[in-house]
Amino acid sequence: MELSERKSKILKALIAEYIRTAEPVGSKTLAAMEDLHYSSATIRNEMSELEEMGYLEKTHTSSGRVPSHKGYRLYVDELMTQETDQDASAETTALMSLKERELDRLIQEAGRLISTLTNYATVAVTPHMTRTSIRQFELIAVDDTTFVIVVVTESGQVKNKMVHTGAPVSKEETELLCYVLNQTLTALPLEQITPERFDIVGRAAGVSALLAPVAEYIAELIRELGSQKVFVQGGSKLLGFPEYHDTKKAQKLLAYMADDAKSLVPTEQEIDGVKIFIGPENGADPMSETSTIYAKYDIGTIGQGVIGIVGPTRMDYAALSAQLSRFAKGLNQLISETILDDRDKKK
Amino acid sequence: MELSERKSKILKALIAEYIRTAEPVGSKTLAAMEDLHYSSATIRNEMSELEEMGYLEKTHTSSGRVPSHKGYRLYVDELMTQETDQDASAETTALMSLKERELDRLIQEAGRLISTLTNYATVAVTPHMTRTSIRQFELIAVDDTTFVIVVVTESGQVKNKMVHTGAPVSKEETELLCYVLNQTLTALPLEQITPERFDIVGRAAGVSALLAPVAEYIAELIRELGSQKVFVQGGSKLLGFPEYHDTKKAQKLLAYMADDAKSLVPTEQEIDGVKIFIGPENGADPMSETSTIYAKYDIGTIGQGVIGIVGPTRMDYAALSAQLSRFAKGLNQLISETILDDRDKKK
DNA sequence: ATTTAGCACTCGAACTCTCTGAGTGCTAAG
DNA sequence: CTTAGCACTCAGAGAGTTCGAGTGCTAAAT
Repeated sequence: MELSERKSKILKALIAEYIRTAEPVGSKTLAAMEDLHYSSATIRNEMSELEEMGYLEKTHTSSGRVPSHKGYRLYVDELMTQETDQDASAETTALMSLKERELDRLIQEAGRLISTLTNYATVAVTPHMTRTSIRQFELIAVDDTTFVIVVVTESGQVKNKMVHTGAPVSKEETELLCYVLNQTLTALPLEQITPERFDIVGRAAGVSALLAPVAEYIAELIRELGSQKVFVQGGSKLLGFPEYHDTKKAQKLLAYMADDAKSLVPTEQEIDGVKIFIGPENGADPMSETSTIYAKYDIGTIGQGVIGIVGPTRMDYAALSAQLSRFAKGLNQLISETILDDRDKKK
Repeated sequence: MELSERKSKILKALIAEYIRTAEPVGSKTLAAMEDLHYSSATIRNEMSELEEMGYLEKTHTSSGRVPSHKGYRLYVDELMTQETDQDASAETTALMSLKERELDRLIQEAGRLISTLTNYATVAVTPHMTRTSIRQFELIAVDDTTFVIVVVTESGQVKNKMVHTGAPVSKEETELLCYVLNQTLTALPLEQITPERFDIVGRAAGVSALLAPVAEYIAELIRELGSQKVFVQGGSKLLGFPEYHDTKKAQKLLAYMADDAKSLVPTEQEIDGVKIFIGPENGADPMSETSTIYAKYDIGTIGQGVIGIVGPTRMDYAALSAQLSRFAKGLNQLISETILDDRDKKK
């Protein structure tokens, strides 16, 4: 059922006011507003109906009203004035400071940045990299039992590890193994790099003492590329909001964010543009009084990550979602400039 | 002036009790204790003198006493019963889960671990690596304008970066540059790798398009090796203590720890075994009601890092310092086994 | 000379009581 | 349908009270 225009107006004004003050809003306050030229009594009647419909709640029998989760949902979906997506000046200037970093660190720093920018807590998830493949292997001999394995991925990440072999490995063996690895495993989707493939490698290159550690590392690497890391930043910011003055609640929330951040963040498929979760929509119990705003960012065409803001349900959804979306766009650009290879860049 | 034996006993019992309960301790409570067979009146007199000497404080005119910072200091220095350094079972089992990681991550995870183990917040600092040098360079061509620089340090860390050159670089140029780099810059103390050295490299290898990005990266790398990273873990744990139920104080502390962790941690030279800082001894104002316990860990003979526990001044110094010291020892061993090259291992 | 018992005194914490005022719901007039 | 008016509700602030843990002092006991 659609709301009358007046009801919408009242609801919108009430939510905006509550977001500003964190105090229950009464009929008089609303009646005094610019756009609402009705008496407090009229507004009371409307509010009473809005409450029946489930958009508002009372904290106790005789006090102003507070938006319910359903009310916030409606506000976010239909009522709130979308801020125009311009003036990204603050964000872009800030983003400049992120230049020249490894992907994981970059994402972590980006989270920290948006946290200081918005004064909310943030979660940042590194991208799911399943669609990438390995571009190149290199084996570097440090001494005859110490080697560094270097793997360059199609997504432009370089990973390495130092390994020790039980027995010395000759230069020829090393080079052969490296050649075979490059021949057999590059340009393959990661899920096709299985133990069986390594049997093939072993047959082609001869089973040197290097093969086992290399296979082990590559398996670990694939696991790492497939898994996503979550960084939480600015948790202490939440303590500044009156809704978290109850230390117990705050602790539960912060502990949850620190330990189970992974289950909190939606997968990138769930997000289209900017996605907002209000209170219980976040799923977990410690988050039931908390809202989150998520946006996606791209790693070229290979993968996508998620970055989000966490705060009380009373948050400035309009401003924050606009800000986050701008930020994510800036991040996209930054990544394509600094991390990715030229091939993925648009000329 | 020395304290009488009875005074010591009383002070020690009071502090232990206060650590347990977080409530001011009165004379009756102490009189009821096993070792203190004096009447409450006697104990009151003694307490009154201890207060005059500055070891105790009253929260208000008529309430039990609370240890002052000076009191804690005395407790830590002389009174507390050192826990025996055995039964490292919990720690060592836990440490097993850390195997096989890059140094930075390992330290970070170690911090997280000791935080869950102790239920306090922790700070962990990666080691100062000035005494290391570069063992080997490698330049890997991905395509004719894309290269990966790999640097292996004497301390067993492998660092890399992908760079793009403006102009194509031939295979011969690349190999020559790599050779010259290995000839001129390896085994040198890091501070001797200056821009002037790179002029020499340039003259020997010819100024290819690769030289500039390589020089830039190496400069960055040296900066990175010289600088220390600080990881804070388990900040939310602090909210569980009654002394941080005041959200404002808690927020200040957490924000300080998140942002200025670096200035908080003492340098490794200041620490000998385990070092305890009580309240204002930490320097910073937000930390004036907080105590910290630090221990050192070694990266072979090359460098040392610091790991520490952060909590209210009322913390179980005896148990925690023993636990931390055990943990640091375990960490030493783990590092020598997994990160370092065999050369640094003791056979 | 200590130690202890006894007692008056202090003062925060907790509890009750009251008052206030913002806000509501209802009714009746506009 | 809107609005003015009014009785009603109830959380929160403030004042007053009680309670009890704890102190400091004094005088008796050891």
